Amino acid sequence: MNSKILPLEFYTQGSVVTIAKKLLGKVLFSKNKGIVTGGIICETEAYGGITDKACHAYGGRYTKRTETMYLQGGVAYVYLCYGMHHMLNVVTNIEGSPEAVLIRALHPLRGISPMQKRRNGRKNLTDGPGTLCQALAITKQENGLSLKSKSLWIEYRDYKIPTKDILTSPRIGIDFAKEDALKPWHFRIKRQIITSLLS
DNA sequence: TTCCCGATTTACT
DNA sequence: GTAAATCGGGAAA
Repeated sequence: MNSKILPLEFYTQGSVVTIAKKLLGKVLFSKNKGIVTGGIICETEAYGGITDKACHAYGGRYTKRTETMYLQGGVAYVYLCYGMHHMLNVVTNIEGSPEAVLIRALHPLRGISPMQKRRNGRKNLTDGPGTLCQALAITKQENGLSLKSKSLWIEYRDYKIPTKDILTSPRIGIDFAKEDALKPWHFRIKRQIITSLLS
């Protein structure tokens, strides 16, 4: 199957919502200590810059943590949540526009065994934003890293996920964002479609 | 410097 | 279904 690394233009063209949907079906890889792990992106969420109350950069907030989101699209924004879980985001848009897509779930493809080890033998390897970061060994070390680097990258394949196979719903765990919590910016691939991608 | 709380996961009642 | 784990960011003082 044909497979190539996504060009950086992918991350700077179109709205963050559009890019969040286009990332579905792409394949995320990480390389840590020589071990390559990765999987198909199945679930994403868009975080839309300074007007989105759920976004860390809401209101133009610019701090040590959020400065990564202000970089040009095509880098990783990784931060620690609840003091124990890392969250991986893909920064989008041009420099100065703080938008990002949270990667919430993958379908494991490569490096199953090391991922199982990192997950301490648990059955769920890559379902959940904190979970997949643990499986792929992604930490704040990767914050600001290019998505075309040797240790972190995203590939596209010769298929495309049609709109009818994308489920849309409100984002998760952001009740604090009030009315913005209702925005349907959570996207995921229909379960049965994923298995057909593997054939 | 203090204090509150989070884009979650897991174990347990 | 509920609660604990755990710590750094961000706002206020």
